[in-house]
Amino acid sequence: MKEIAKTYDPSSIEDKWYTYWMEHGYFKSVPDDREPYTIVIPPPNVTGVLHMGHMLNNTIQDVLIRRARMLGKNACWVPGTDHASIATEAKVVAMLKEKGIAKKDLTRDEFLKYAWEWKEKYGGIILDQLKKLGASCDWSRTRFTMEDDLSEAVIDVFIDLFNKGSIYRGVRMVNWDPAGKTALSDEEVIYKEVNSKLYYVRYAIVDAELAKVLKAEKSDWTIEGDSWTVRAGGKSYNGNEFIHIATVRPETILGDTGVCVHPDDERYKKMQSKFAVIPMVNRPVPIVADTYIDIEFGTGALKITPAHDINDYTIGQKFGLEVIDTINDDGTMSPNAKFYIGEDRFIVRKKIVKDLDAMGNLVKTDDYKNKVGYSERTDAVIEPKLSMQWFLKMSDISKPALDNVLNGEIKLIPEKFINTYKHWMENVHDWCISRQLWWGQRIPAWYAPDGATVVCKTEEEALELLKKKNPSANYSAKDIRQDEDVLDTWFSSWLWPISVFDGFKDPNNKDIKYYYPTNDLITAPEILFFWVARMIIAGYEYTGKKPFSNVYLTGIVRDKQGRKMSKSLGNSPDPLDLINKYSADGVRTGMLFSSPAGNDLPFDEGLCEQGRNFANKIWNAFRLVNGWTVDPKMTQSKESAIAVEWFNARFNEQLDQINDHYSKYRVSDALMSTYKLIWDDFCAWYLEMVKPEFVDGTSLPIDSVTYKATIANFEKLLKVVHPFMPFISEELWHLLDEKRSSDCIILAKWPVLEKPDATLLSAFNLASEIVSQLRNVRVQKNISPKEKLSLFIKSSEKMDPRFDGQIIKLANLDKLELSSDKIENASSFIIGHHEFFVPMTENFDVGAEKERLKKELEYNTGFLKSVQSKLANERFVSNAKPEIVETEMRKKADAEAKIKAIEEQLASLG
RNA sequence: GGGAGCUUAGCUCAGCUGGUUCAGAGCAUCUGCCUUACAAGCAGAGGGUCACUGGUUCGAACCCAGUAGUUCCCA
Repeated sequence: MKEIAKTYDPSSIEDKWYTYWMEHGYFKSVPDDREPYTIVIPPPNVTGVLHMGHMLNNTIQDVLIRRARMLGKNACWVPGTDHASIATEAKVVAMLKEKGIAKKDLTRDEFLKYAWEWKEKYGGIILDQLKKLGASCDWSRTRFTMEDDLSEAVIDVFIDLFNKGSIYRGVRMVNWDPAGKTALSDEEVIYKEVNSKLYYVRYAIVDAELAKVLKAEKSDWTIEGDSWTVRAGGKSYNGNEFIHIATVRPETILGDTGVCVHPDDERYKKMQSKFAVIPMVNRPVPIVADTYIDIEFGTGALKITPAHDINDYTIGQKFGLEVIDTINDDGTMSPNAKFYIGEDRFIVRKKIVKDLDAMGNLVKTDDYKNKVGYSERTDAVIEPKLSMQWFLKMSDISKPALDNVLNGEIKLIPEKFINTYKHWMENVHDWCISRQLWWGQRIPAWYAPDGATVVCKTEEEALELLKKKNPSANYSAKDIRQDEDVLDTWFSSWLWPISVFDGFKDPNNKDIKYYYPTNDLITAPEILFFWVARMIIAGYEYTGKKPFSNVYLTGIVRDKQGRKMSKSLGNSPDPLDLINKYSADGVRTGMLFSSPAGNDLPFDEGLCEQGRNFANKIWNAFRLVNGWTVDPKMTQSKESAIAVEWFNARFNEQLDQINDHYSKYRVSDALMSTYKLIWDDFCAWYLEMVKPEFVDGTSLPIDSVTYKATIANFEKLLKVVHPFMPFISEELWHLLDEKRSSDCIILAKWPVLEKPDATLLSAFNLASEIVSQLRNVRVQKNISPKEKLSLFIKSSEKMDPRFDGQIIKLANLDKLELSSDKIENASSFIIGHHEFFVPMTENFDVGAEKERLKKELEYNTGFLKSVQSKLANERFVSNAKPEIVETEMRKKADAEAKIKAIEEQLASLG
């Protein structure tokens, strides 16, 4: 026996075993004849560092992978990262700026060189951090969404979808990020409620004739009171008719090309054939009528700016209104605005309000709450903007993805996400897949000077195809140009489950055939549409099969105030600090203690502490067992034998439970069952039962049968806890048997379930209840645990005697006897049909005992009453199922017996 | 504005087809213990009108309707 530290110190142990597992290739998977179990990692983004969300997510993946490995499956967890177009490009631009280099001064190739350098330097950080957590990924399979093979797959898919007619290019209203200067998909826009102002502005109303003049001539307006005067074409006109509009974006007024009212709105009926004049630019625009308008909202008259609002765009199209784009790519006013050119849209908002007020057009200003879209990546306010982009038509391609989730072929866990998924898939919008960036796969489209477009893989092909299109134009390579834009990062990651196995490059290769469809995908609900839905779409489109069978959606890790943990809020603890403080095992269990699928996890460091304490508990259980000396000549006592037998039954009962939790992906319940099995059943009960006694300062020896059984039990527990706590379980696995070297727990077989002996379990339950009651008596009567007590049992039913010896040991009794009579001067308690008496040698407080019994009597009479009234109800007896009635009868009999016993007891106390 | 979910002990959550494993677990709290594995521990205890209101039923935390609060998704 060697000296073992009193407190578990994980610091050297964790790195030691991780290195050992890696060196021996235990995480590696190659196809063989075993059943595969596959997970592809949700690729973290190369700009990222490990945050609490990753910790949770990857812990769950590792738990599932490790258990699958122990179940004898060929477990394969494929790691990797994605290139994160916008985020990475922003990082690289910032880095270059620090060096004094502006992106616009670089060529595309020069920029990409810097970007790759950056990626090589920082892109792997997050994967290294996962190793600290214990993640058992097959690192030899690490992929990156922008590596050559995966990029080629992206390009091929683009070309294929284009050829199938699913990809088109068109001018659409997109979410424009003026800071990132790129279009975003709908999913990358975050709507936040903000305090804005609603500005009421009035536009002068003119008739068609005057409108014609105003269109042709410069005009000069003055507004006084409620009337207006205009000079145009050398003439003067006046009137007093206005239409009032309400807007939160007055800077867009310069791009207004219409005003819309409800056709039934009496206030505006007579204006419907007339024109409104946009102030400052003095543009007469038609007043149109459409039922889209909400009469109640604002003034009931809506200004129409087709270039800068999606709804306005739709109305504009319907009525053939002009489109005037007044905002530049960077969010400043364009020359089309005619005023404030080059100034930022938010500064202009303030200025134009002032100017409109000075001219007499501003009526009033109200406070107003509305939702504004922000860029997920740059946090800039999204500018709806018309631009030429590439789109993927989603309606047809997404059908199988919807059907196969609804029919259960792919399961979402928890199921509540099916509703959300269905709603999204049924209202799916076309996917804007082009981004005005350089970091990413460049769109394989080529343009000829005459505007002809072809989509193909190389410049040579493009030239060929363009020549074919227009044989008379003798194009050379320098006449044609490739599209400047790259594809959305999700357009890479939607192929991930296929492309990581080279399913595009080589569709019949061994890996893809063996590992695909993968088993489980573990991810956050926030990317259900971004990513999960699209992977399912791509899976069916390109393999005809689902990409995975189960999608486990984790919760979001929040701080105590319920805020999502994020870098920008600075409310997230550094996971590596946590690991240093509480060990990887501790943090893993801490994360899982309170994280049922799909429920948010209000993170509490206390949970990691609980995890660390659990590791220490296991460690000390080992210290105890390790300190025993075995006497080979000693025979096993009856008491130890029954303890071993019981633990075996209990273990199997709990293993059944744990397996069941896993099968339902109730990972935190599986952990809790494991926790209680080890802490309560093994440490608190089993070890106490078999522990040799201490006599004269030394521990007595233990017999070899019990010892071996205890080691075997310990090993089974280590296996069960291994997926949660890989490091300490591996360490103890080797300490328990030092001959083991390459025989590691990571490869050990998950325990096989045996049918537990139910009678033994219930006998133990009674015994443990008796022990608890006896401890309770000690506390109540202030009797030291060292003082021996006697126990007498009066019972109308035979009591299973198998645990008598253990009751004596655990409750420190000198006597356990059956008695046909009540015992005088004794503390008593009742369990089932058994009455128990503990004689008090001194200071027996009759009054207190009577008080206690009276309370118990009161409770039981009340209980009996409720049962009786139930049974007295004729409708209950005739309607309820017979077995229910039967249990009620039994309850009645039990209660009556109990009451009788208490009454007798009270009587005997006088 | 449209849709979905949630509300059970101080906190985080279980609670399957309505009925003795129906009011549970872990943590936290309180009380007593440094009892030779563990104070990162041991023993014990307290704590809830199952959001509210009504309905269905012999019987409701569970089914139905409404109300309130809350979260998420979509626009």
